[in-house]
Amino acid sequence: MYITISDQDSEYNCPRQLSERAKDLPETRLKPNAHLFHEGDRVERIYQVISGAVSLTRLLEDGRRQIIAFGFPGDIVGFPCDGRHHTDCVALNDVRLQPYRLSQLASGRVHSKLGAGLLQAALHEIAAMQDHFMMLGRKSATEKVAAFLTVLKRRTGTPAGQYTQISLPMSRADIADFLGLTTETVSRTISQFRKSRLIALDGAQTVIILREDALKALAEEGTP
Amino acid sequence: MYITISDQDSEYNCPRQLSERAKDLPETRLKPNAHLFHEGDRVERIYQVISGAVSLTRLLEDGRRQIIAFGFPGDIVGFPCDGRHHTDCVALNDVRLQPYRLSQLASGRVHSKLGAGLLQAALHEIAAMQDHFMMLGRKSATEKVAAFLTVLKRRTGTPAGQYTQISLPMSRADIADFLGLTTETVSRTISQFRKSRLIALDGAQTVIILREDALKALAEEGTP
DNA sequence: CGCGGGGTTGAGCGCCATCAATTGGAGTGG
DNA sequence: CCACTCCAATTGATGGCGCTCAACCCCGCG
Repeated sequence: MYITISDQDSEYNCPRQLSERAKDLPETRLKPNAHLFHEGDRVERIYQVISGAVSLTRLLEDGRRQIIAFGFPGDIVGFPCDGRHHTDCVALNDVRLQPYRLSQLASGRVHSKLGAGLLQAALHEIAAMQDHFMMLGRKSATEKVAAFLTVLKRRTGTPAGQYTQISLPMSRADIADFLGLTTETVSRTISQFRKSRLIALDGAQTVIILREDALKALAEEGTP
Repeated sequence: MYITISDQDSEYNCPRQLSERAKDLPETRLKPNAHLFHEGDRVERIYQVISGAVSLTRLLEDGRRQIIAFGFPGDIVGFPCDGRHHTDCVALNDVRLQPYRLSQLASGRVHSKLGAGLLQAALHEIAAMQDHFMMLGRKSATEKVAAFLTVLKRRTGTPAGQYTQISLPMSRADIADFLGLTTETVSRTISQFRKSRLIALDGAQTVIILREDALKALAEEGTP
C-alpha cells in the first residue's frame, strides 16, 4: 500500500488474484513479527496478501529505516529483481498469503497467464509508487498523516455506527518510517487531529474517522 | 534514473534494447522543453532513451512539483497504468528515443518477447524506485546531493584529464524537485562541495568530480 | 548596453527532529 | 485482583536543518 491521492473515486482495482491456474500452492500463514523473506533472499515465489498486513522495509547501516510499503489484503509483495528480494518483509499481525510460483518466469519466456498478471501488477505498483514520491518529497507532516489515514480508511475501513473505524496494525514507529517522519511527530499529529475532533481514538491502534472531508482537505492542502 | 546506493560495483545492467524484433518504429527526436507525453495521455508506446535526457514530473494543484525520475540513455520511460500515462515527460535537451509499440500488450496476452523485456524492465524500475524512497524519506540535503552527483557520474560521467566530468542538463529547480529540496538548498550544498574541493564547476551545468571517495562517503553517512 | 532569467548568497524563521520525562496499557506473577 | 514491569505512546522543551524571503550576481541575448 502506498499513499495515492488520485484514487478517491476510482476504487483501486487490484487483481483479485494473479491467476486462478497458478494457484497450486497452499496459503502461507505468518505470526506477528515473523519474516516472510529478507533482503537478498532468492525469489522463488511472490505473494498476494489475503488477510492481515505486512511491512516491506529497507535498512541503512546506521540504523535508519524506510518502510517501502505496507501490504494489505489484495496487495502483491515480493516483486523480484534479478532473482533477489530487495526488501525485508515482516508480518505485522496474523497474516495469510497466497503464494505463486515464479519458476515459469525464470525462463526468459513469460508463461502467458501468470506473466500477464504479474506485468499488470508491476505496472500498477510503479504508478502507485510514483504517487508516493510526491508524498515523501513534497508534503508536510500534517498532509502525510492525513493522507495516510484517508488511504487506510479506504483500504481497511469498517463501519462503526455512523462513522468508519480503522485499526492500525503497525506501530507509530512504522508509520513514521513509512512517511519519512519520527514517531514523535506522528504521535503529535494524530493527537492534533483528535483535539480538532477530526478523529477519535479507541486505544492507540484504533482510529475512528469523524470528519473524513476535513481529513481529505488536510491531506491535499496542509493548512487551509 | 533514480538514486540507488547499492550499485557501486554491479554496473546497472539496463537492457540494451527491449526487443530487437519490435524495433520497427523510427526513433523519436525532441527539442529542449518539448513534451513527449502528458499525464493522462493514452499510452500507445513506451520509449527507451538513446541520447539526451528527459524528466518525468508530477504536479500538485498548488504548484508543488515532484520529479519522479530523470530518463538518461538506456532508461525506459512511459510505463503505462490502465492504459494511461501517470506523469508528464519533458525533454531537458536534444533527445533521441526508440519507441516500442504497446499494441501487442493491449490484448490480455503478452506477446512473449516484448512482454518479457517489458516485465524485466518494470521489475528493475520497481527495485530502483524502492532505493529512491530511502533517499526521499530519510536522507539529509548533503546526502541527497552527494548521492545525486555520484549516480550521475556513474551514468553520464566523461573523462576530463585525471578527473571525471558530468554535465547537468537540468536546472537547479529540477534537481530540487527530484530530491525533495529547494533550489536554494541545492545551490548551497553544491557550493559547499566546491568550497571543500570535492568538486569543481565549469559554469553552472558542468561539474568536475575531484574526490569521488569523499562524495560517496557523504552520500552514505551525511556528516562523518 | 540594458534586460531577463537562472544561479548564488545572506538573514531570519518555522517545522520537525532531538532529547527527555511522563503516561498508559498489556502482560506477568504474586 | 492488584502490584509490578516493560515498552509503546504521548507530551514537553529546545535546537537545527532546510525553507522563505530577498538581494545580488552572472551571463546570454536582443
